[in-house]
Amino acid sequence: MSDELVNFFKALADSNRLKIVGLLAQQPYSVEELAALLNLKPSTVSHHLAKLAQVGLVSAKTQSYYNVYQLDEKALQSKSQNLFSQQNLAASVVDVDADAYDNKVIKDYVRKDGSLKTIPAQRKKLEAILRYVAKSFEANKRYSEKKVNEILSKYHEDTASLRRELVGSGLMKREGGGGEYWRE
Amino acid sequence: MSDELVNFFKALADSNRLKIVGLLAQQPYSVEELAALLNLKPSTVSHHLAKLAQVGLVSAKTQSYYNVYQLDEKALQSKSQNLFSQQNLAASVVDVDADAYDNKVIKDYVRKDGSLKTIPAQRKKLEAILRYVAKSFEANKRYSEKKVNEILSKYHEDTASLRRELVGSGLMKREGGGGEYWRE
DNA sequence: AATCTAATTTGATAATTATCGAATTAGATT
DNA sequence: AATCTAATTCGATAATTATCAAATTAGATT
Repeated sequence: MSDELVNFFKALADSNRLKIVGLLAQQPYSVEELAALLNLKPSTVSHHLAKLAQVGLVSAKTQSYYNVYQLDEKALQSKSQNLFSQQNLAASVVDVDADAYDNKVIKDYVRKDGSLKTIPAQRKKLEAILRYVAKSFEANKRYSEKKVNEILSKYHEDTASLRRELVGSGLMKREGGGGEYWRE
Repeated sequence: MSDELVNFFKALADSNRLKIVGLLAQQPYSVEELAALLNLKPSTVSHHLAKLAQVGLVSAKTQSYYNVYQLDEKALQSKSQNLFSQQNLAASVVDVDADAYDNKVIKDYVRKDGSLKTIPAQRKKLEAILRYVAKSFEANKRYSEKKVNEILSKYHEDTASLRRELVGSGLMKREGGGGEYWRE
């Protein structure tokens, strides 16, 4: 999971820190100067600068008494270029459970014995249930309509609806005239 | 002042909202689905989506029961392009008081009668004080060294140091051999 | 070496905000 | 028309974080 991206946005999600970036884009400043310009205490500015430094946007050089901070314009440009690249978008999603929605629907509609309380009326939920039901059919194996109904009857008495929706949703195929069904 | 930029960053400065953006980059989702995928309550997701919508990153279409949200990829790209443009950087700084630092230094070093407590040892503060002192000289008018000392004596007894620093910092000029000074 | 000075760190407080549950709303289905 | 359903809004709470004051640190000047 990419904390890096969130931290980058968090670093800039503060009005005073944005002002600091704007000021440092003009010229380097010491902590004390920034504090005076922003009407903040040096300790507060130090805290803000630490957050900006943490994501590599600014860095400090000591000059005599002062700690002079400067903007790393290269980092700023390069980071801003691919903020929303495929990589970053994909990375933000990497730890979400893709099956969470189906599992929730299954949990809501399936009894402990595996049968369905009802057949969902809502499209999205029906599809989740169909994906669940379809797992009872071995991939690429041919089933007679009678056998299909037998299997579906474990889930719900309205086997005709289930069968029709399975085919309609594309989860199962039916041979044109004959009564053969299969899952690909 | 540009709240817009801060709000944009704030909208993305949250791990769950970044995940929402990542998910919507793949396909549109309803609030309910997002809630299940992120393991959050619908009301929380609704709140997040409102923030994203506020900055124009997502929008909703109602489909039957559902409110299906989609990512506005155009807005995403266009906004991310000039996040750190000159305009935005300048805008973030527009309401900072450019004289605040000098004013603070002056407040620290100048007595109510206008005289200096001391001449600052620190470079940056000395320069602020010199800018303050230099205002006592009319621009482009010529002053004899004696007159310069007389004016500077209102600030500090060490008129020689003040005079030397004023010239050294470039705030005042001196004619080569003669004793004439002026401010440009 | 002794003294200054700016910066940082630490601890406390106030403000912001993410999250949830309950109540309400808007729309679709029956 | 009556009933469902998902979404939103509202109110409350917990978690985060911006800010400051005080104490400490690191470095430079004398």
